[in-house]
Amino acid sequence: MNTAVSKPATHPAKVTIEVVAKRAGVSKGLVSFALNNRPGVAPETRVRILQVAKELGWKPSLRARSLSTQRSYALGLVIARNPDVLASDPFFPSFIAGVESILAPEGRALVLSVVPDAETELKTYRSLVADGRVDGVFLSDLRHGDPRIPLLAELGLPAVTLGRPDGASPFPAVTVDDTPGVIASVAHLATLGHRRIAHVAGSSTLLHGSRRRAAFAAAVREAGLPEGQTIETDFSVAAGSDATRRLLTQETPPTAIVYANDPMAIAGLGMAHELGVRVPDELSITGYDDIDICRYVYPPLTTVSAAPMVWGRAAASTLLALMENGSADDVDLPAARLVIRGSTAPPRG
Amino acid sequence: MNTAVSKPATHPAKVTIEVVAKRAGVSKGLVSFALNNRPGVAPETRVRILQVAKELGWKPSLRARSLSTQRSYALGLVIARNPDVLASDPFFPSFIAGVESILAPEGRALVLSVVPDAETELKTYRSLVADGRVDGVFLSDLRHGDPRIPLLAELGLPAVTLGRPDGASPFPAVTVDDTPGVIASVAHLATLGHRRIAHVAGSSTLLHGSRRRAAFAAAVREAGLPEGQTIETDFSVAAGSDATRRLLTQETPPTAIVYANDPMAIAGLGMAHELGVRVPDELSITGYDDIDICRYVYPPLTTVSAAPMVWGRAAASTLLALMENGSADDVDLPAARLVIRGSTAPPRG
DNA sequence: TAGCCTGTCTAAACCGGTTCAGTGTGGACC
DNA sequence: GGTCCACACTGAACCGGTTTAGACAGGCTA
Repeated sequence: MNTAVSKPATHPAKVTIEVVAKRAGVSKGLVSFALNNRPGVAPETRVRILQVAKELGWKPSLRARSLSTQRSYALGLVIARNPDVLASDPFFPSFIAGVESILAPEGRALVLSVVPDAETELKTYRSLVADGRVDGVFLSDLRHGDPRIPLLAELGLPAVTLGRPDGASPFPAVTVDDTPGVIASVAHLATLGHRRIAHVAGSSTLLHGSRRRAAFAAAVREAGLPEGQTIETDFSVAAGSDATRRLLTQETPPTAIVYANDPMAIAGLGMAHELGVRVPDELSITGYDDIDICRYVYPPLTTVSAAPMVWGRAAASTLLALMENGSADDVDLPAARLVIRGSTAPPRG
Repeated sequence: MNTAVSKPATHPAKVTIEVVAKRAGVSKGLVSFALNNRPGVAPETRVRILQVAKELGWKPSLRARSLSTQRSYALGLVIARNPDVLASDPFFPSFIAGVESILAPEGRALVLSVVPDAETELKTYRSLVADGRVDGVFLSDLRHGDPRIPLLAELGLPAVTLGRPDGASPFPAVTVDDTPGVIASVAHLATLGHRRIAHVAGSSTLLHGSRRRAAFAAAVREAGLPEGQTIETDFSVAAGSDATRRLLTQETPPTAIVYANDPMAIAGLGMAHELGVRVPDELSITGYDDIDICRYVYPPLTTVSAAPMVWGRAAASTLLALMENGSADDVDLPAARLVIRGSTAPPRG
């Protein structure tokens, strides 16, 4: 008996490179060549193959291609943060939106990992590589002597650092210099007449945390002011609030506070209100990031505007270029700049 | 600086299933069986194979496995939002942290896409499926008659909806009911003595936007109050601020405003300050989400606490169960509950 | 006319797993 | 002692691409 098995009519038989080749009357290999714009295919044959491929609606299987090329066509981002801090930080959503705007048209995907601590973070990089999930990664939140750099170098995984690391690095850096913004904040306050300016800093294990802190100290010296009081935090709003209370309940409190990020500045604003300290009359406040909400608190926040989406785009482009060419140049984006709003004013007589 | 990636100097000969098989003196197939806990392997053989695999440090290649099993061992999340709104919304970072806490131990990855509009969103789902990037997806920000549901059903991609969709859906829903929180907000305000309560709603094209709005209307009726004024927004802080101005500059402004999310409520707080309307003395305010910063603005915000991390965990578990068993039950998480803080008080006599 | 490229194309190996038909062995049963 | 079966295991096909060695035709040179 001849068994005529009827296919389940629903699925129109998967189109593979084999099918395209047969239909175009050539071999698999040639279809592959034509698709990848490789030399050695007669022009009219190439056209015919691509025409057939189009007719059949063939898209090469990413999985099969991955296996033979040993690449995944995806990039990775690992974020090691306390979920609370992460949630109030608007940097990553914007950064990711920027990254996506570059990756999507290239047919690449972004693999995201959010991990609780630095140890898990290293493990995550290891397994991303071991599983071949990604062809390259973004390195954010650089730390002093960042262990991720040697690790990735050892693993041979292309990477781009967000900002310049403090040690040697084989990877291109895409940088938004945050120093000028902090310096401008202090200069702005000094010009207004403030002499006791304090700083609520981020974590000094993070490079940008300590860099902003150093910039603050330098700017205060530069302005010929007495050394500014600095309190280190973990970037969380809770810590920002606490630090503000400590600063304002001293005998001679500062007349201005420079915060290392906007959420802490907003929390500081709240604490000032609570303590009956009027902003900006009795206390001037500056933030960092220029998140959307800064414009709408009262008084609107003077802050430093970075451009995380642009940063994301530049980082993605650089990483793709690195993977394509084996090398890529560092990119220096326009420095973050001060945006003056209502939360800063001359100190009260 | 121009940086090139240097490959790791030592290539310790890649360990494949072939190598393990040879070393253990069995065939590839048997190694595969042993690894996947399939029956038909003698107990001591299984032990020996696993032992050898461990010695050699063999990890099966995800890529090869993907090709033969036609699965990617990754899940997808597509977020269609204006980057500004996304940045100020703390939901996703927390949600993702929750999702990751389930996926990571399972060796699954999360593929994230951030797209600008609903049209691109559908295309993105199509290409995630076409490329076989993911085995399942999370559906957030449900809309009325959401086109993603039939699309994904047609594509045969497993999915989990965050909340119950309004139409028929073949997918399990993981829900945090937001209605009780809104009702509790209104009831709380009514109990305090407010009679003119307004609502700054989110986009009514989003299911949760219109559901919160309906809950608000119902609660106002329930409390025997005159119909509350409602202004629809796009969830952005700018819109929240504008809406607040419109409400407060009327002849008889409301004495309380219920906001559909926290960022808008905080912007509303700012606007009230700007207009010289004291909170909570002259105006009570409630938010929704209980983001970290609520506690630290002044006055601290009365809001509704959802638990996005828990939600993420539940959604991830459900999606994995769905993929494993072919079906999964709906999950109803504890309803979001009202957290009373300083931004609500009896209306000024 | 032979010899040698050059350009086009094919066949087959390869990536590294999974899966399935089938082989061989030993014990239970009759 | 022969039959049957369960179990353990092998070999090869398969997933769907990429890549390489080599076949073949035609034009050019010597």
